[in-house]
Amino acid sequence: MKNTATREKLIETGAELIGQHGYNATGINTVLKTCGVPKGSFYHYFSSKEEFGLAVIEQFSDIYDAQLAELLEDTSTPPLERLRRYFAAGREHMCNCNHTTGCLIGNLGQELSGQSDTFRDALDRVFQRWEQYFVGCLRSAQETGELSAALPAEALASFILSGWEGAILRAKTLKSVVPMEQFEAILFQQVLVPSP
Amino acid sequence: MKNTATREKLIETGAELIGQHGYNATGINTVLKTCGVPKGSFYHYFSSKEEFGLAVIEQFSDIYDAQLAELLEDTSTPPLERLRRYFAAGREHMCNCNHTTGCLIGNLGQELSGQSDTFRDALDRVFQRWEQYFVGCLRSAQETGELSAALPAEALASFILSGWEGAILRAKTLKSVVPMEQFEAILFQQVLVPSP
DNA sequence: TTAAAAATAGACCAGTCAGTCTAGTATAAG
DNA sequence: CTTATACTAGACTGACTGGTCTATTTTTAA
Repeated sequence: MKNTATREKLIETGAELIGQHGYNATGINTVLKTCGVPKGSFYHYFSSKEEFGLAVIEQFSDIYDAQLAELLEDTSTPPLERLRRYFAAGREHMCNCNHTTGCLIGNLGQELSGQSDTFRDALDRVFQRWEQYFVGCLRSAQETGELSAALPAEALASFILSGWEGAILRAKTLKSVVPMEQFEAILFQQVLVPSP
Repeated sequence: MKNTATREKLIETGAELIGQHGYNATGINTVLKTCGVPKGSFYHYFSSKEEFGLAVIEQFSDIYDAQLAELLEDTSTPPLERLRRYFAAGREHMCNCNHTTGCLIGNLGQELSGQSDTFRDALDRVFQRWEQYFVGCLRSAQETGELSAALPAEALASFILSGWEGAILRAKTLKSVVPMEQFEAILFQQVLVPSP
């Protein structure tokens, strides 16, 4: 029998604490105390803290991918409007966490990509998958004519992901979603525009 | 007499190690061993690791401000060309550090702004000063007519800083400056344009 | 020359870290 | 019922953490 409930509880608690305090600042003992799981169970499911961290990333990314698919592939909504909703959801999340957590993948990317190639690879794969969702949505926008086809969708997707992650960082240090709003405003006014 | 040489050596070594591995992952003992300073000296100059971290931020920001002033207020160069040079310098730095360090302030912003309000304030002040350099440069560009006056310079500066910091993050996880190049390309093609 | 202040030196401390180890319990298959 | 496996339980370990403490050396000022 596989009791995945305990494993999932560990990952869920880990995601929350790592999201709030980062990977290095989150001790295994803190995770265990928070969710009331003994250490023996932890090392039964994970061979090391690194493997645990990778599992947290993987689970987070799975959930997030599903949300991205639901928002950005919703064919009942015009493509650029889907993007607007994605940004709105991000701002809402930022407010809900009191501007502290931001984006787990972005946080870990900053903290760990210089520390461990294993983490860097895992995080980069997540980013690249996100970019593909943007690419799909932008291509749709180009097909409907909402968006000029002059700019390659891949380059735009990279631009949007970079800008959005940076805006989240600024929102964290400023404790305000204004940078996220400003990014969105200029993006839609100057970049995501139809052919002239 | 104030022997600032030892203090500066500590800060310099600290900036390097914290830039590479982050604040929490950099131990005081490692800093001391790296630059050959005994612990007694460290706590003679700094009352805690946090005060040390703040000193590292302050010194880094002073140096960086001087570089920004030199690049972005160089009146012998057209304003938008100054920005181009700033981006080029950033890319060069990113290559020199093998895509590991990136931006110290951005790194610490992600890692510490949820952990300590003191750090968050200090880092936010640095970011806001950087934005002011952009504002000045963009205003000059609007005066020369290189840049449309339709968009407020403050909003553009926030947009640029967010986007650039995000591009640095992506460059770190991707181990490539391509995201930085793509950000710059689209920025100059779509956003930093003259009046139509 | 001397006394105070600045700085160096590193042994040491309590607490925490990731990880190990042994023991016990629950569950399933034979 | 028996036995192997999955899982729980937490005491324990050695390394390392930020920080303290006392002693000594160097520098400055009187």
